[in-house]
Amino acid sequence: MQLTPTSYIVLGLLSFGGELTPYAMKQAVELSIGYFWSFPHSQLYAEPERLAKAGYVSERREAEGRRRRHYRLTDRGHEVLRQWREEPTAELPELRDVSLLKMFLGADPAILAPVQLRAHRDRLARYEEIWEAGSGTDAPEGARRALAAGLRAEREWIAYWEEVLDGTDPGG
Amino acid sequence: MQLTPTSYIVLGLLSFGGELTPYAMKQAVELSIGYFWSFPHSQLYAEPERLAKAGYVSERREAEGRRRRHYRLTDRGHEVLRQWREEPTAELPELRDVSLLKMFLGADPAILAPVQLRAHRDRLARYEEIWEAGSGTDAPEGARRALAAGLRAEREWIAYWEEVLDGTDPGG
DNA sequence: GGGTACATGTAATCAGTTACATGATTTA
DNA sequence: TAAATCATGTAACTGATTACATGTACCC
Repeated sequence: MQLTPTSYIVLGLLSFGGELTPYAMKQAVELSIGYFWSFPHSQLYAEPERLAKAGYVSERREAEGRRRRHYRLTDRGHEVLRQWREEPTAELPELRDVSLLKMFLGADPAILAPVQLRAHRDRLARYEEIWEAGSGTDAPEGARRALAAGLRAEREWIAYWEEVLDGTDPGG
Repeated sequence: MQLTPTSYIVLGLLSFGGELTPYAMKQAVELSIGYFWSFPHSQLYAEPERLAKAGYVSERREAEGRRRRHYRLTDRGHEVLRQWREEPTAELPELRDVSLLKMFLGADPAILAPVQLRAHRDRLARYEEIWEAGSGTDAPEGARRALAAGLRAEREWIAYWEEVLDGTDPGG
């Protein structure tokens, strides 16, 4: 079995949470990872099952009522997670921006920019709220640093689309 | 049939190129779109086939030798491409950065940052070369603007990882 | 004339997405 | 108590990735 980023997200959440149901993972993702790496919640039902089959997590199913499944890291699971975390990667992210794609393929930037500006400004505002709310608390370092990257990225996109809009050469 | 970004990439390339083989598309992607939106070349064989079935492109196959397939936009193809290009989107890109994910899930930033810095600096250098090479030429506006976004993003990532590395609070 | 890189494609698999579905809880 | 929303999941599909495969041209 090939472990994907989704796999490590599940393993990582379990390393924090002890024992989690898919629904609990879904909530955790929505509040954090989902901002920079999203996927449908159905993955959080399928992926732990695969991981269980491969021995990286164990499953406990409620005998009554909802019969929810609870997952927990096995030793092997801890081990692969640790290894993955310790290994740096030279892999670079891609922009994968639909508006950029449209522009590349000939769309009029003056039509794209205002809509993108609006959306990026909204998201920036949300990130700033979260940042404020997390200040002074004991939120995990990693989460805070990831949010910082999000803040930077949003500010940068706003500056970019502003320049595209008013015709300044956005490169150089 | 649902048209995906990959579909529009094919349609868009054909709108520039007139008539193209999958291999020609592959080369075009590698030199441009691939920098910010990549996918395996096998898609460039599968996708035009789907588009042909749906009537957005026409196929002409060589009778002899390599029997290559050549694709060309139909009127319907032109039409959907035009509509997609004219419609702005509020959809926002995600960072989807593996290193960020590792950091979020507990990795040591001091281990991640140097490797990422190296990779981002290399890529920035390449983008700067391309930017220079394209200066003063009649390269399409859209491509140039997309490259500008790439330059900005690389510079931003470099600043980010530098700050993560020397312990400056990277947000705020 | 043997290797190596480019050119060109196909097949199989699977992760990820979309769509659907139902029970429980809150709210108006 | 009706309606909405949250909680919790399953099933089917398919786009995307991985792996494989062969032909052609160039170069040492």
